[in-house]
Amino acid sequence: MESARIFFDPTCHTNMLFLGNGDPGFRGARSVMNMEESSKRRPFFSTPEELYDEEYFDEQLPEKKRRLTPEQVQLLEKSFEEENKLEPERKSQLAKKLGLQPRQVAVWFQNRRARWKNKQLERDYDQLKSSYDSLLSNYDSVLKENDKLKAELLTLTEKMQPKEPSEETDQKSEPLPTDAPPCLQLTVKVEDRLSTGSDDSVVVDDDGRQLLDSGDSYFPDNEYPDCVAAVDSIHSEVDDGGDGRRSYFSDVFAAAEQQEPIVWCIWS
DNA sequence: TTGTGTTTTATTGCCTCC
DNA sequence: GGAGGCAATAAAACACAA
Repeated sequence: MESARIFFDPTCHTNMLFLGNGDPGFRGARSVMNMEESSKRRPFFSTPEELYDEEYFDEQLPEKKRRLTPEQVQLLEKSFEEENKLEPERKSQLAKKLGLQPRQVAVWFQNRRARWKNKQLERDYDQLKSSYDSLLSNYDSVLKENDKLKAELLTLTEKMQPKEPSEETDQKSEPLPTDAPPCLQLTVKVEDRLSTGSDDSVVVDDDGRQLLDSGDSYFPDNEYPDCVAAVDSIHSEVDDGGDGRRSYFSDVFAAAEQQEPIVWCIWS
């Protein structure tokens, strides 16, 4: 058997009707009715019996919603800022203070949490999009730098070719001597590597460090287990902090020029 | 004034926890 | 099993352009 109760909302100066188990704040309350208009025309009901005796009970349907006053919202917002979850004691205190039903306070917090979550999702999306745009821009720079280096290497290689035509053919067919200068070996290696394959993708891991190839290393370590080198020295133009035109391979070239020991890998 | 989109209040159903 | 949380949704209230 369902019961009904009417209570006075002092903040809205309206009478509210709850149909339910007797507690307007209970979970199963099925309807809330604003009786502002009707209360002007008839006396205030205080008991379910009086209510059900009214022959015009049905006339006040459909029920209306009443918005909270700015003062109520302000206090609720302040409370939400302190703690977005509502323990029963605080709920009762707030309800009493605001002249609302505890259920209304609970509903307000629930809806407020949902709104906060949506905003948070929007913020997260904006942040991710910003990161993505930044990475994309960086990636484009890498591609341009790559093309530039390729052209540069090609020019340098051509300049290093012997001038006699007979020797030129010999150079093409024979591999470089093992005691060739490191800078020459490096030129060949880097050029070959730069021109292999069509996927110029740059992979970046969680830490923002650029990973080469699909794994953590650019080098095909299963084929050349002894030739795997860390690639931490590769920089992006963004985090470089330098002049912004630093080559990604500048560390390697510098090492070669200084005759520092480096790992040599020859691609076939 | 009216149509339409947005915000707010409230309900319902499902899930988890104690 | 009851209490409380959340997602989805309804519907009233509100804002605003045409």
